[in-house]
Amino acid sequence: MLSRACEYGVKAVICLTIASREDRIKSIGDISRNIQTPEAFTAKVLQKLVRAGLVNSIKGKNGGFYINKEKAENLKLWDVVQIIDGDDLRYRCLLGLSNCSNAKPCPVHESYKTIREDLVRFLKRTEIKILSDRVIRGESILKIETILRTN
Amino acid sequence: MLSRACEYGVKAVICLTIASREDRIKSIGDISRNIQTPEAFTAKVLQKLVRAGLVNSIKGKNGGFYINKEKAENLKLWDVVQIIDGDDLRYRCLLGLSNCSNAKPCPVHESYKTIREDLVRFLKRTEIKILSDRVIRGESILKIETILRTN
DNA sequence: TCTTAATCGGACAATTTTGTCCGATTAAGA
DNA sequence: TCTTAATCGGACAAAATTGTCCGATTAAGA
Ligand code: FES
Ligand code: FES
Repeated sequence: MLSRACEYGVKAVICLTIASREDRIKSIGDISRNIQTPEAFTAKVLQKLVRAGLVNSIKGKNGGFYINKEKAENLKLWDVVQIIDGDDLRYRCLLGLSNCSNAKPCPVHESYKTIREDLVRFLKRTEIKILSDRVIRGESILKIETILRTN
Repeated sequence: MLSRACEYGVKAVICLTIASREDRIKSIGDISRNIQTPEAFTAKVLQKLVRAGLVNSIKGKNGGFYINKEKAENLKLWDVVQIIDGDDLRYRCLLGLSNCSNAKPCPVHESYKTIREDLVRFLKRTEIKILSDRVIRGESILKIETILRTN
C-alpha cells in the first residue's frame, strides 16, 4: 500500500510534530530510535522531505530536523505520501493499464474508482497533528515498546 | 496496491474465464498476447494459480490453461489476489507496525481500518465472471489495442 | 514410433527497493 | 582555533521483485 520509505516518512513526521509542541529539534539518531526505523535510510527519506520544504533541517552541532508549529498544524497525511510515493495511489489502474480513464476503462474501473477516491480522501483529510495528539495521549503507538529489564 | 504478478494473474484469469464460455484451452503464448504481459513471467504466475487449484492445466501438445465453467461462475477477485499477494492488504498496518490490532493501534488504525475493510469487501464481492462479461461486451479492456496498419 | 508443441521447474539476469557507509560541509562550544 | 556532532550527498551493498532461459517431461498426431 505505502512503500517502506513512505511508512518511515509518515512516522518521522508524526514524531517531529510531537517535538514541535515544544519547538524541539531532533537528530536523526533520536528520530529513528523513537520510531524504530533504520537510521541511514530514514535520513534519506527526511532529506527528501526537506528538499520538498515539508521539514526543516539545521546542519552542524546541535543540528537536526524540525517542523514549524504553524506548518505542523496544517499538515495532512497526503502531503507526506505524495512527496515520497508520488500519486500512484491516486491515479494508477488496479490492473496496471497504462492510463486509468473513463474512456478506456479496465473491467474493475468503475467500482475501484470509488474505493480509491475514498482512500485518497482519507489521506487528504487526516491531519498529522491529530495523529500526534493520539500518540501523546497514549492512545496509539509508533513502535513496539521494548521491555526494559533491570537485571 | 497490487504487485505486478498479481495484476498479471487477475488479467490472465479474466482471460481464461472468457475462454471458459466455450470450454476453450489457452496456451501461455495465447494468454500473454491477449493481456499484453511478459510471457515467461505470466507463466510463473499461472503455475502458482494451478498449484493453488484455481486454474487447471494440461501438459503436452495442444495443452494449455483453462478454468471449469462452474468454477468460473464463482471466482472472486479476492481469490486470485490472496493466492498471489497473500493477505497483506487485509491485515497489514498502514504504517508497518508488526501487528495491526485494536489493542496497540498505530495513530491511523481506527480510520484506516474502515478503508481497508471497504477495499477487501470490494475484492471479495467482485466476481471475475462479471468482469469478463464486461470485456466481452466491449465495455472495458484488458490491454491497449494496437493499431494494425496495412502497409 | 517420432516429431512437435505444450507445461513445469530450476537457475539465472535485470531492475527496483531498501539499506549502509563514508567523506564533505557546517556550526556550536570549549 | 580546534574538536565535536550534526546534515548532505554520492557511492555502494543487500534484498526483493520482476523478467528470461533452458532442459525435463508430457501428450497429440502424423
Ligand atoms: S482503468 Fe483500471 S482502475 Fe481505472
Ligand atoms: S495498527 Fe496501523 S493500521 Fe492497524
